[in-house]
Amino acid sequence: MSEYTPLNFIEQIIEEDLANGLPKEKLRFRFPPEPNGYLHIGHTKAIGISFGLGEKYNAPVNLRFDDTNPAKEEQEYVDAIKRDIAWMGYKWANELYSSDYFDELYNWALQLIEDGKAYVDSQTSEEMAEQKGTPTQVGTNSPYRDRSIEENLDLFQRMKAGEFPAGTHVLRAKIDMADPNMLMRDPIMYRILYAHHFRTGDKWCIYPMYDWTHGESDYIEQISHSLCSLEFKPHRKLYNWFRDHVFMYDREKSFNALLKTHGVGKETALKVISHLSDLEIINAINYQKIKPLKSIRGVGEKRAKIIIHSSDMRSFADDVHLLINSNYKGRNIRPKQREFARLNLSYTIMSKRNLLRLVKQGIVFGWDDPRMPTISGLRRRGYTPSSIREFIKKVGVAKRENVIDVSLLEFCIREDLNKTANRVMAVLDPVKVVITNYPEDKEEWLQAENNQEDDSAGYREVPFSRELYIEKEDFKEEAGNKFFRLKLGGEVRLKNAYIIKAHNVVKDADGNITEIHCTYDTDTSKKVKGTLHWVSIKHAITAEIREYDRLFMHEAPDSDKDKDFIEFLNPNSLKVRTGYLEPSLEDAKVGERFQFQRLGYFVVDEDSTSSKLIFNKTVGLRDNWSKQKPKPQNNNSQNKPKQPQQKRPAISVIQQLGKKYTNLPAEKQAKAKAEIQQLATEVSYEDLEPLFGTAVKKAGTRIAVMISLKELLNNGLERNDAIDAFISKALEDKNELLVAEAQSI
RNA sequence: UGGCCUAUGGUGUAACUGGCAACACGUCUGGUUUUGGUCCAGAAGAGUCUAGGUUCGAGCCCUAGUAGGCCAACCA
Repeated sequence: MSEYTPLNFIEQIIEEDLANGLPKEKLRFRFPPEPNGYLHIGHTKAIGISFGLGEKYNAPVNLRFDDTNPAKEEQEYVDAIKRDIAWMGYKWANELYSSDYFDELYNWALQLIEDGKAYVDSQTSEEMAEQKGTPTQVGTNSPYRDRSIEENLDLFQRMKAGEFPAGTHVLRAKIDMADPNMLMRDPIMYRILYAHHFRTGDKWCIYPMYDWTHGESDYIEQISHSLCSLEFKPHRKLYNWFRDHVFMYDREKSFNALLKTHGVGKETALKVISHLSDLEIINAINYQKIKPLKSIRGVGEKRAKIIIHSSDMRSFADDVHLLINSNYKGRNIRPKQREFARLNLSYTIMSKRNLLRLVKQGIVFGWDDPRMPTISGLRRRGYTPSSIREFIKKVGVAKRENVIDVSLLEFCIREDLNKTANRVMAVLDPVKVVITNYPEDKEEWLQAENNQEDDSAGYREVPFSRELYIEKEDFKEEAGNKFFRLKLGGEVRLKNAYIIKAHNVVKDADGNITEIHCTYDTDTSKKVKGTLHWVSIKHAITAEIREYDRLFMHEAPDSDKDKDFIEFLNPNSLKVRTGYLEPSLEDAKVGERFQFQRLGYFVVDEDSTSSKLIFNKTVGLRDNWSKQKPKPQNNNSQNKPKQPQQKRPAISVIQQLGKKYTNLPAEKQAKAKAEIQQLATEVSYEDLEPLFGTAVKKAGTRIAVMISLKELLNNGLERNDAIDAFISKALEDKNELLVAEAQSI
């Protein structure tokens, strides 16, 4: 027995389908972005699910651009999306575009019209909206709903030919204006749009809508499982409606041939074409192979034989054989749409529209601004692909709305970088230290370990001299002994160097410390509590350091309907300063990541030039020290306004406690009992009496009631018949705890 | 005057399909440490939204509630 690993609900569905006869080779997935913006952290979940499934089952994953709205889509976005997915380390099987299917879609639309399942409507969008009804109110039929097939065909062809101005006609599916699902109320399939499409140019002036395009693209590509986010759940009904019609048009030849075969009913025929492509059916006929047909559940050996020897199937096979090499498709996969909850990250926005606003209004410097939740932003911020993939893995897949705390993302990047980033020393907020007993012209190059987590990382040398910088924060003239850093009269270790002791300070006219005078000791074996990072002033190089804080100060910036998310912007989301770095950083390359010791992880930004280094702070180190300090309200997730939890009535809490009472270990039972006694003081007899009738088997609840009753009696409640009956009944109970409580009254 | 989806520690997911509620993040102790990092050891924290029911046994099944989300673009 192999060890059981829990599957998420999508994997469970796939395993089930596999168990029910779906061949593993037919598994196929897709990621379908609309090229109207950049990918963000929310998309990484969708990417991770579909591409992850592809990796898990060794199945192809198509990258399909859903480009049916020429007004919003651009090549730039296509390029960015490809770049980001590739950077994440995923490989798509095919790069595809919905627009490649416009012809096939158009032909199916014609078939739908001929079938009486679609019609041209010629009303304004307002009129149609009105007829559509509301979620609680059924719609009414369009006056154009019963146009003749000929008229519909004519109109639709002329729509395509560009004979009508935009907005004058649409093609609608004829379904049901009274369906409780609004999407089924004669949804629009095509609209007229005279816009230049970035791929098809001006070839088309009618464009298919999402619902009509997406599922059919899945079908064309033979996607077995089409995974999307929860808000598409209501679309599933329509998705299936379109899909099943198209499927029948596509397969009517084989379906009809099967139907003609004596002894094969509609149900069996459907089963056969759903399991086997036409090519597979033809092969079974031609080579008299019974197995593929027999293995279909519900077909059986007898029917399989009948089918194989059917003359109608024979002629179907002959008939279609000639077409196989042209464009005749024998698709048998009817894609399945399944929905999962999208990813939400606290303190960030995820809507492409709003992200676009940040870019357009110049609030950030671009889609790849390191404060942006875009993949390109995270990349520039210094996040690694593996950290993001790990994050997605930890987040899981389910169907309930969720908000992931940013701290999880931060954990993932720290975990990754801790193992891989070389350590260096950089001082970002300097104060000067003078080692008074160190010769003025002396300098030493001391050995420093690059990464204690990685033995292969090796060593480098850092220069030491009489004048150094340390962080201002690392010195206090006076401090308690919980302060491990440098203070007057105190000793501290300089990382990779000596132990120093502070003696006195020099201050400017305003009382600011300008120099700390220390002496050093070459005995480094001593035990001292603190270790500081430092740089030699003489040798230090400077760099621009860009430190980022969250972009928004609100936990869910775009959730407030009355306030614009822009109002919640954090004015201090970017802080730029000059840092003093050890000289080994001189030739750091763009994209190289380091740990500035005791500070955090930093990456060389692409704005760097040969004369100017620029670092982005990816994330700080975990910091237990700052927790000690009474932090000045640092918009911490801790101080989020707790929901004003409405207080539950005491009696209902007692019931809840009682429900589990008998299962609790003795210690917790005592605790629960005390709690019940406490709560009983808030309970009136009127609350309690109805519970006397609690089912005999609910011993726990009755015990809780008994405990409460005792409290009430102790507080002066008069005994009555109902109480006596309840107690005497309890005395005869099987449950000893209940009997004991009853006896104690 | 509707339809669909969801409900498990602070957060996110599990619980192998009915068998003592587990894992990760976060929080708190303690230890190691030339990073108040890492690492190691440990702790607290939910009895599974409520009420009924089925069952020897329910987080899981049934019924009724409650709460939250989604659905009325010629967007995707």
